[in-house]
Amino acid sequence: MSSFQTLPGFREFYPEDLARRNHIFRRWRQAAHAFGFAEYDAPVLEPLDLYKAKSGDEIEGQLFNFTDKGGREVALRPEMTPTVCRLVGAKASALKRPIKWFSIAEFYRYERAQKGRQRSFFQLNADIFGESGPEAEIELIALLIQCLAGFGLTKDDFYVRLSDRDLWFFYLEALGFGDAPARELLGAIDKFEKMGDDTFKTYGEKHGELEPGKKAAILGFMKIRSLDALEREIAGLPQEQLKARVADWRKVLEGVSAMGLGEYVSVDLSVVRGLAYYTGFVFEAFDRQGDLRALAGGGRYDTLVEKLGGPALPAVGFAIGDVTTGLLLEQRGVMPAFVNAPDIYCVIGGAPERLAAFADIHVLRAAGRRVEYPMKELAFGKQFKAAAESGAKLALIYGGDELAKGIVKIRDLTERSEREVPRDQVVSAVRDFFSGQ
RNA sequence: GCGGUCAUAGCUCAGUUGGUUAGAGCACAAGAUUGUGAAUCUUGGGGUCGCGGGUUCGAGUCCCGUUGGCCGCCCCA
Repeated sequence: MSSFQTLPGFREFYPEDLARRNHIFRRWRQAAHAFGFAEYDAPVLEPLDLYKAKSGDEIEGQLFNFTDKGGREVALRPEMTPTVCRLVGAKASALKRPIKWFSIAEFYRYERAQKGRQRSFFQLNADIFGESGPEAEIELIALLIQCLAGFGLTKDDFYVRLSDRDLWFFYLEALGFGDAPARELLGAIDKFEKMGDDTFKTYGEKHGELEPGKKAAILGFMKIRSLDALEREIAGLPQEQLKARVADWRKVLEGVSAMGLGEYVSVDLSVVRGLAYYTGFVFEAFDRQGDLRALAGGGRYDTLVEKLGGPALPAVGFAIGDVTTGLLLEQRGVMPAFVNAPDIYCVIGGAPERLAAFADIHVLRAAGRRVEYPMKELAFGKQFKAAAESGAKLALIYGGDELAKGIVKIRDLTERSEREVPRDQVVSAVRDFFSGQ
């Protein structure tokens, strides 16, 4: 056992693990491409201030940060959003709208690892810039669903909870709350699912006890699970803004329903999402059984590009992580078994036969066939066993008898049948075999 | 940062009130087997019992510490 251990929360990817990871990335990338998103990448190491500007000084405790040899305060990226805001902000005037971008990248957070959470993890980030209407939300929610449905998961496996910070602010305003108490309440609402009634304690200490009538109204608003119920709830309220928001809600829900995804999305105003830079719709994906952490999360952040030094540019985005997604795929049995099988295994007699085989092996490999052969001289019996175990479809047999006759035996390892072909026709015979598959 | 729990071969685990040189299955490798398939048999490599200290004539086993894994709390962009 090595005395050098991996750092806590970091994973090593042996071939089998990497095959699983690549499978996840491949499906994500397929989905993003199908939706017309362009892929980008950016530095892993960023100035520390980039994250402080977005999230405040207290973020430093959760970062892998240090001073580099040039005296710069730097951090391994904990998320993509500030970076992509900078990229887009710098070239905003030259980019065709809407800007639809995605990336698959590794992130680092200095937190205690637990189920579904590591210190290093991968995320797909997808964002739309330059579109202020709910059409962007429709596109991203549909993409998020496809990023999970692409594995064969269905509406019985996961769902997306949709909420709206603007709607909450307008509603709380209608109940008579000012801006600061409203923000405090959103924090409390976010934690209600976990903490229950205690979550309003801090609010009570800061802004005075919550009136029972208002509290009941807030709890009732959180329990709304349909657009109809939402419309009934706000019908008597005077705020025009509320009605405009509900019109946007109708657009989003009609849009995803028209795509056939209605059953994946549920109205759920108990979702608020932690940090305060979200400005409108927010959404999170969860497994239906509810025993995993969130699969994905996102929302609208219309002020962030400008806050980070760019032009005013509306934006919506989400991120989906590899750790929880992988757990869900394993749990539902939709993670394929990855067999690392060659197309062809060569059975080779001795030294002269090996050189003859090499000629064909390289031609086949150059044509893209995956070909393997034993590195050392092995008894024929062993070689046939190895050929069968390798998972190859074909075996090419280069024995002394065959070469003396100017032929090579091609064995179909599935059918267990053999035929002889002249040596100069091996490559075309192999091509014919695989084109017929 | 806090709490619970665990740590013996690559993997899954056994290991008696503390007692000889720490075991099994699987996996890996070699042979039986120099011309045809996942079998069988034989053999082999592989361990600082996570690490450090203590108690003891003697510690994988008991005690303390520490590191790491898992689970949870805080946090979750």
